[in-house]
Amino acid sequence: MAERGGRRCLQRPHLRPSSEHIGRGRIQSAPRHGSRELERPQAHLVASPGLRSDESVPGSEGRHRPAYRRWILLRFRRSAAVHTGFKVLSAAGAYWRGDAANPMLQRIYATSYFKKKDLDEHLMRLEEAEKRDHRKLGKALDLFEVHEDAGGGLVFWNPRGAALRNVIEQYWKEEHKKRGYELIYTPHIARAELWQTSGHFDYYRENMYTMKIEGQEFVLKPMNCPGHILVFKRRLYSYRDLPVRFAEMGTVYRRELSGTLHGLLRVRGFTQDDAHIFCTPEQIDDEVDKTLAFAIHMLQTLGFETMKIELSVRDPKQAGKYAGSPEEWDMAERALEESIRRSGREYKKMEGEAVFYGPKIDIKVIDAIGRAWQLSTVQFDFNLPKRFNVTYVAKGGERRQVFMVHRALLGSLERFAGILTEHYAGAFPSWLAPVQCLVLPVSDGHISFARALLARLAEAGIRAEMDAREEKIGYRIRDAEMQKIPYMLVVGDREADQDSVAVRAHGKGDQGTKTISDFVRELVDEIAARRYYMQNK
RNA sequence: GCCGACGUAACUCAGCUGGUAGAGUAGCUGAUUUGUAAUCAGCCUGUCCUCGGUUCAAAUCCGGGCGUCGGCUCCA
Repeated sequence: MAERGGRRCLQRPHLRPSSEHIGRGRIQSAPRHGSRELERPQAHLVASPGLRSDESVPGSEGRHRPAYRRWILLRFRRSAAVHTGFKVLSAAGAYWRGDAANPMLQRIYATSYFKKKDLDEHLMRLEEAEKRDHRKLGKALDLFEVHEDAGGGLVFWNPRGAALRNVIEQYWKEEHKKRGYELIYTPHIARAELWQTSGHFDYYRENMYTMKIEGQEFVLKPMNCPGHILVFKRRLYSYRDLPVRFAEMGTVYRRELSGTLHGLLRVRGFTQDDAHIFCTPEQIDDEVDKTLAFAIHMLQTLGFETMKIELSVRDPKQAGKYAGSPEEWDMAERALEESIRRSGREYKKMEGEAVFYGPKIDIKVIDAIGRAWQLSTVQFDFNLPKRFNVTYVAKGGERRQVFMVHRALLGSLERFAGILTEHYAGAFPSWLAPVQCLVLPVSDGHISFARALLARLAEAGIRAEMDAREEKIGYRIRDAEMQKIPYMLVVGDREADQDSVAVRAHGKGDQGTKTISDFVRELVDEIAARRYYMQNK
């Protein structure tokens, strides 16, 4: 068996919309896939005119192959003959046959449809995706950014982005405590020995930041698992104590290739909403059920209605490459599959897609414009418990190895915030919005009333601000609309007289006047219920 | 990391084939006291990413670096 060490504790979830979906300006290659959530282009064209027509394709020495370029022209002619809507989208380098060892060709991305109208629709979708780009919105709404001075892939959360993150973290912690998780913190650096034990130091080294201090080597953690294992091993647990569930918003650092960095979606430092469950074999069914239900609940609350579930299992043809015994794998795969069945949800079984240390369930959500993003992952690990000798005392008094499950629900906070921003196009539901209410005094004379209102809102736990600039109300409303603040409260003479507010909801316009106490009560309810204020937008 | 494009004011961007820079927004000042998506006027802002080369002269041309973007690869 090829020992590969703890190559990945918790795999990074998918970073971009999966290839079959239409991403931002990203049209995938040939129409290999069937129809998906979105209407598909009638044909996609990928041409790589990197070679002259009299050259043969690299790597094909000895076998005569038609010139690549000719192939393209053929394909082009065939498709252009029947398609009226045709547009070249972009050009980029691509490795021949997708292998970095091969030479790079130029690839031209284009798309075409039978009807011009369909092409226009498709282009509109691309435009819509661009408008939602979290990098643009992140800047426009002052949420987060990446500073050139600090380096690529390192995220700065500005006050408003931090407010959003805070809400998510608070909610997350609350839910975890409710479900029997214990919250822990583990350090960001640790001695290289720890990572040698876990196997990462040998097999994941090129992705780790290391440093030497007083002759000792340290590693900036690329994962949280070894830390959680140390916490578990600080004492002896009996089977009566299990399951033990440790959760941590664990910030990790990984050396990703510079060319792969992408806004918040692919970064070098990120915070996983990580947890590890240590349990007995008898408990795995229950634990998987709970974890799956937990993940689905949290994703739905955060606004993702539809999701796809994937179950990754062993490749039966390569039984030797896996850590853990066949019996353990049988038990884990069965537990995962039956748990999904019990949930009544559809799933796709991916044979051979399991990582070497254990089978897993991945959950992808579909966002507001139909793109799929992988968020949650639930993975068994048969490798680390062995390497660290993680055991508990069983009924008969003997030591037995624990079953260990890694899981992340949101993946990483950075990436999740990016996806959430795109999903809501920056118009977050009131419970998540960094600023929930903006108070707008009609003129200077109403500022003191507005201040008192602000105080009442703050007292009710509402994140509210005031815009008392000497600008016309229309100007300030426009500003607030562009900032996508859920509620704007206009206060002038009428409101001051009646202790009321004129409510305007983002994207919905004037909602009429309410007494302050009614408004506060309704908004507090809405926030507590984590309701969308814009269900169908 | 690889292929390609790009890097100009706080932001978004213009600046053709070389003659040391401009618009809108933001900011500041003044006037306006405003009732549901932009009130008016004035003012300020630059290592044109960086280092080097070509040239009488470089934001502009060439090369190295850094960064960003689109892909590839990676994440699997």
